[in-house]
Amino acid sequence: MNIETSLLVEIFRDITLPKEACNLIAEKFERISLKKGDTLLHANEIVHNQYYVCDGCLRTFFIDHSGKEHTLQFAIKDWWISDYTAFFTTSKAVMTIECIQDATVYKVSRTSMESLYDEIPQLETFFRKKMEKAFAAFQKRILSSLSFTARERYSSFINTYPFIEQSVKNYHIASYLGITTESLSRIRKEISQ
Amino acid sequence: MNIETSLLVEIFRDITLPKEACNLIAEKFERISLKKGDTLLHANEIVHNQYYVCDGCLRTFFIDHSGKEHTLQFAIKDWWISDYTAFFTTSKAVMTIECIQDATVYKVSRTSMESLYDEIPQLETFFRKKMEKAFAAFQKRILSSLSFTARERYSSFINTYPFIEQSVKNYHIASYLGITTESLSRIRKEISQ
DNA sequence: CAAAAAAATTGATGTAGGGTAATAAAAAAC
DNA sequence: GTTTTTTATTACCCTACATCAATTTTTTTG
Repeated sequence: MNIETSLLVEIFRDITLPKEACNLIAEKFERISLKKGDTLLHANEIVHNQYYVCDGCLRTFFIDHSGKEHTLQFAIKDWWISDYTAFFTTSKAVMTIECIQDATVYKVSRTSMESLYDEIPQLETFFRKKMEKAFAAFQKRILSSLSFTARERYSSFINTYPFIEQSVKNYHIASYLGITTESLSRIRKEISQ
Repeated sequence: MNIETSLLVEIFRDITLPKEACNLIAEKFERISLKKGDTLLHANEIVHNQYYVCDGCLRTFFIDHSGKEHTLQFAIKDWWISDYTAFFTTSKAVMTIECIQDATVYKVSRTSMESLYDEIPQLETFFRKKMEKAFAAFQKRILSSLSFTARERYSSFINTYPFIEQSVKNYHIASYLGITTESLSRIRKEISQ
């Protein structure tokens, strides 16, 4: 068994899994330990897996044609992370997943997911609901990039994700907000006064 | 029956539905005809429904504190539209859905969806996959807003959605790209030269 | 705890795109 | 088909944020 039942119960606490379901799931998960700075997924690799974050902090980022990094998302305890666009179609990653605080994650492949969906319909519902929340968060982010100033986006970020703010560098936050680290610094100064 | 089987077959052409499933679905759908300018959903209303666009063109937009409109998405033939963030939790819309070209849509409620998911598991898979695509599109849009200039976003938009470009006004496109109609005009001039 | 490296701040200046207003072109209404 | 309304363009000036270049602060390493 690759993951303890107690952890599975925690991951899927929104649904009640029969014991056999737990066993089915357990054998599909694999534990990975990561050090700060490790790369869990490189851009251009085929994406076979998604990861459940047990502890630590990771981020997915995109490197544009000029070499600049843009953070799409952070993930801390109890979040799932992958390059989902590529994961859903088992195609090449456009993003990189980097560990920014020593982390423990559990890996599960798309193939495993599909077979688990077949065998445990509750699981498909579980992930559909996760998906709905992630979709809503992305919608909110798009609207916020359309209608908020950099300062408003920063305030909204630290209010929405106070725990993430503590785990990441300012330049990570800047690259998430779509501004430079210098601009973020000026915004922080303004707010503190 | 509120929707013809032939149309259902078209909507769900990715999956093969048994006849009884078709009947179950058919009775949950309701046809709505819309004129240009009609509002299908007002901000602040509880969102009970999503809509399948049969023909015509609609958009969802958000009005910010200064009264400016920001287009989240357009929908043409064979797209689904709603304020999904609110739809998923049956809560209040933050956005408005407006018809921008005379349209025919089919309405289906969240409650109907949930009961259909129970009765027709293929349907949950169908919508999960739709969801995955929509999620990927949103991800692409966020990365594009982080890393592209207004001009690049415009080029990318007209390449990705040539059919939408034909159905909407330039100021709709501007509000989707996050720029003013004046800036879009300048960009168009630049490109045409 | 001293030295080196990484991260954050500050200042000076540049620029993409915004705001306002006037005009032109296209579409709708009569 | 002429008038009215809506949409798009252009010109001028402005602002939020970027870029570049030091400098300071914080963190890491030996």
